[in-house]
Amino acid sequence: MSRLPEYLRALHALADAGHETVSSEGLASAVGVNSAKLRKDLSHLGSYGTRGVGYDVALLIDQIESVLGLTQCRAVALVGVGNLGHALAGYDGFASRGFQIAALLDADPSRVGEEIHGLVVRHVDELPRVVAEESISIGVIATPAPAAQAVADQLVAVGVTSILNFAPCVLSVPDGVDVRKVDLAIELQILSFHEHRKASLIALPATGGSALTALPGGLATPDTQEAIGT
Amino acid sequence: MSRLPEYLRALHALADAGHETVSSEGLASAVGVNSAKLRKDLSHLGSYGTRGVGYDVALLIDQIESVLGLTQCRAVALVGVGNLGHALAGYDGFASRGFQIAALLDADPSRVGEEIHGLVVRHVDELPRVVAEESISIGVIATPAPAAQAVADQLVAVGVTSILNFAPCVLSVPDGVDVRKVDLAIELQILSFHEHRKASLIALPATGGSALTALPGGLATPDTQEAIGT
DNA sequence: CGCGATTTGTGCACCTCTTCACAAGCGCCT
DNA sequence: AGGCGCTTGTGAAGAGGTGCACAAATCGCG
Ligand SMILES: NC(=O)c1ccc[n+]([C@@H]2O[C@H](COP(=O)([O-])OP(=O)(O)OC[C@H]3O[C@@H](n4cnc5c(N)ncnc54)[C@H](O)[C@@H]3O)[C@@H](O)[C@H]2O)c1
Ligand SMILES: NC(=O)c1ccc[n+]([C@@H]2O[C@H](COP(=O)([O-])OP(=O)(O)OC[C@H]3O[C@@H](n4cnc5c(N)ncnc54)[C@H](O)[C@@H]3O)[C@@H](O)[C@H]2O)c1
Repeated sequence: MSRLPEYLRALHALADAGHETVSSEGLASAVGVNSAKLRKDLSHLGSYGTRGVGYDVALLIDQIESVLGLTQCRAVALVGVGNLGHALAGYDGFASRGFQIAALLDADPSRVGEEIHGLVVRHVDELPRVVAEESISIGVIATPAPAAQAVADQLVAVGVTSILNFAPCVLSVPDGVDVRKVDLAIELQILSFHEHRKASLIALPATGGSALTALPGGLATPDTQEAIGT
Repeated sequence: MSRLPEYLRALHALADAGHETVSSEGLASAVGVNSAKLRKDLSHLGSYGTRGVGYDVALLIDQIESVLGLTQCRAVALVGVGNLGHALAGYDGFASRGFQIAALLDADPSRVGEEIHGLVVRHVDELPRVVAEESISIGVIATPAPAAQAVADQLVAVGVTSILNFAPCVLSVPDGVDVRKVDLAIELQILSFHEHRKASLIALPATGGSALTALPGGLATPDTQEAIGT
């Protein structure tokens, strides 16, 4: 499940706070999910809880990290060291969660050779050698959208089977390759939609607004952290 | 639906390419979804397609933008102008999709006054005035995690009801306030999970691996762009 | 040693979302 | 004008996720 990383983060926070065990209720409220859902999720990994007590925080962390394959530190290659790439290269939140940015690549010759946070930017044509040398397991694309598909093809060609894409476009990759995308404009548009809906509901409480704002069940937008009330 | 922004992006691309109409099949393949799903989504906005022909691209763009509340350009306030904040402030992909970064705010006095892409960084204490002056409708949090909750509270206090959070933590906000979060480490961990699973399946094709790697139905992780094969 | 309080693990019902399949509608060609 | 092919819109079936409610299990305490 895609919720495991969130549980993991909450568990680390609890461990730092000194807790040895957590109840499903406690962990669930920390993550913001239903406790039954959390128990069902955890039960899929095996029975690592103790009835009457709760879950051992340290043990659960180990188990989840084992499931997620975080027992080994994974090396990621970042392609496209522009505006966003610089920020990502300097982000310390990766290393602390089991990921190491092992290579920076760019196509712009004027950027190649630049040193960023201890890493030297290399040319994207060196991808085959870099992937082999650093045993890269994940590729991150932070190039402009028109270049993203070509970069993805290059990554796939050298054996990378997991890609995180920041460019606002859909990538087509062969079966067996996993792509996740992060599109900030989409996030903002979803917020805009809810904002628009809230405004309509206030403005037209009687009429109910247009067909668009009165969609069935209130238009569930998953992944949202907190649903809007009423 | 949270898919509308993706349709919108594909439609803009089609419009730029000179297409006047699209079939549900064509648009669906461009976005990477089932055509029946797309038709059902669009039918919820009303009947804007012509049988035997398809959908009018320009009309559909207008309709979706209207639903998403993008007819007006929305002003967003960015709080936390650090590593990530700088990248976001310089991102031109917001303006082109109906959003204008109208204010930059930070708590660090040494950052206040700095000019970034034509905007001057102001102190976070000026939030009430800034929100009123610029009629902010969305707040973006790019501060370290420990400060995120306080910033969220401040945003809510001055009437912001939509928040995009980049800090790796859960925010608690009152009902009626919408929070979406972007956590890159979670994205990487989900990729790591699939990577781990692929490796296990190759290494242990007979035994089927541990209970973790053999979860029912193959552990759906929604939001993924392309499922892994077999 | 037994009992009650507490918490996990799970069967079950519900509900949403997805996908198939097809009738209805539209335009084009003859 | 009529038929034919193509595409939309939608009913129905299927799948999957969610939450309730409760039995099973464990600990602490008398
Ligand atoms: N800046 C942001 O905050 C932000 C936010 C969300 C999404 N994005 C997206 O992330 C991507 C990058 O944004 P940015 O602001 O960093 O752009 P940018 O123009 O600043 O940087 C792009 C970099 O990619 C490099 N590049 C171009 N083609 C390449 C290729 N074929 N191979 C390797 N490198 C190549 C360029 O040399 C440049 O250094 C864009 O798709 C953008 O839409 C950016
Ligand atoms: N840098 C990245 O690529 C990246 C990627 C993913 C997530 N994030 C997350 O985004 C957040 C910011 O990351 P960063 O690398 O930009 O950190 P940073 O330390 O470079 O910047 C944080 C900024 O927030 C400001 N700030 C601190 N407290 C504040 C407050 N109470 N009010 C207003 N401003 C305040 C600081 O002055 C600083 O300028 C972090 O939570 C980080 O985990 C960053």
